[in-house]
Amino acid sequence: MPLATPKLSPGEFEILKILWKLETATVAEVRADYAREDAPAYTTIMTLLGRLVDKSAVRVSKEHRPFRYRPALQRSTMLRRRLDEFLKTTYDGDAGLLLQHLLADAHVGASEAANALAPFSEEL
Amino acid sequence: MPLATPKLSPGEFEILKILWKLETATVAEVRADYAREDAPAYTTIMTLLGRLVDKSAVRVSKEHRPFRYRPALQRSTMLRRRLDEFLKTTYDGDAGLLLQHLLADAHVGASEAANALAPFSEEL
DNA sequence: GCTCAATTACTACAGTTGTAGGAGGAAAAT
DNA sequence: ATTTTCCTCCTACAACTGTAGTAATTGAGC
Repeated sequence: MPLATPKLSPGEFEILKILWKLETATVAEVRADYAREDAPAYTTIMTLLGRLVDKSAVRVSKEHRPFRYRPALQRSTMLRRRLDEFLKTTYDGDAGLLLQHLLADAHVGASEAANALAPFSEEL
Repeated sequence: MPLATPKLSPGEFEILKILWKLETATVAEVRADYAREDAPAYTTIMTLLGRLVDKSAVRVSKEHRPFRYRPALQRSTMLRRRLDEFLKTTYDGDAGLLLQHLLADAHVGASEAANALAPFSEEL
């Protein structure tokens, strides 16, 4: 297989989220995006970025000096894969139950639900 | 706070799933529930069970000799908490997007969706 | 060219996780 | 009672994670 979903640690994923937001960034830029308080050390970010590159989740351009990092996958793609994984592992594939919980626990409001369901209206 | 959601590793969660299924079980029984092939060593299961107990996710009764283990939380409770966590970390709380992906990727069929949505029919 | 500040590379280290072996105690069979 | 077997306890260890320090390098300004 090409490259399944690189399995990322929470810390790595956090960095990737910032990269999606900034589209492309240097270590310093990633760091600056942390909520002022809890920003990890510069080198810590470097370490994580390095690991992300190793896992092919991020690509780096070394042409200019402060290297620039960018995500290797679209956010949507990654989210879907993670959802897939989550559904399989935690819910044993029972999407219906997940849906129930999602709606029942008011994570999603009625209007949001209706909106998301719109494309399916004919089927229902 | 009392005890948030004990953060479980994948391996630990796997064991817990078996316990929910069997309701209560000994190490040997847990082990027997694995698909014949990939059952971990007896002591490996013990280790995981021990860690689950440490994390208060499982309770053990040492009254009779082969100790009996049982989940400390209901499956539903745990699933909801994990969903919550997943939603927050991976989807940044955007339940609408999660819902979209769930429906769009055909994880849920139209009928299942309708079923889950039934309780909300008046709101929609 | 030399020096300094920014940036990167390498190293470290403790905690968690997956995996399991070996020692020792208890219960069952003889 | 003694042996055998089951079960539990303790220990181990490599890989992965979070976190970051130190060393080396490089581009910029003097």
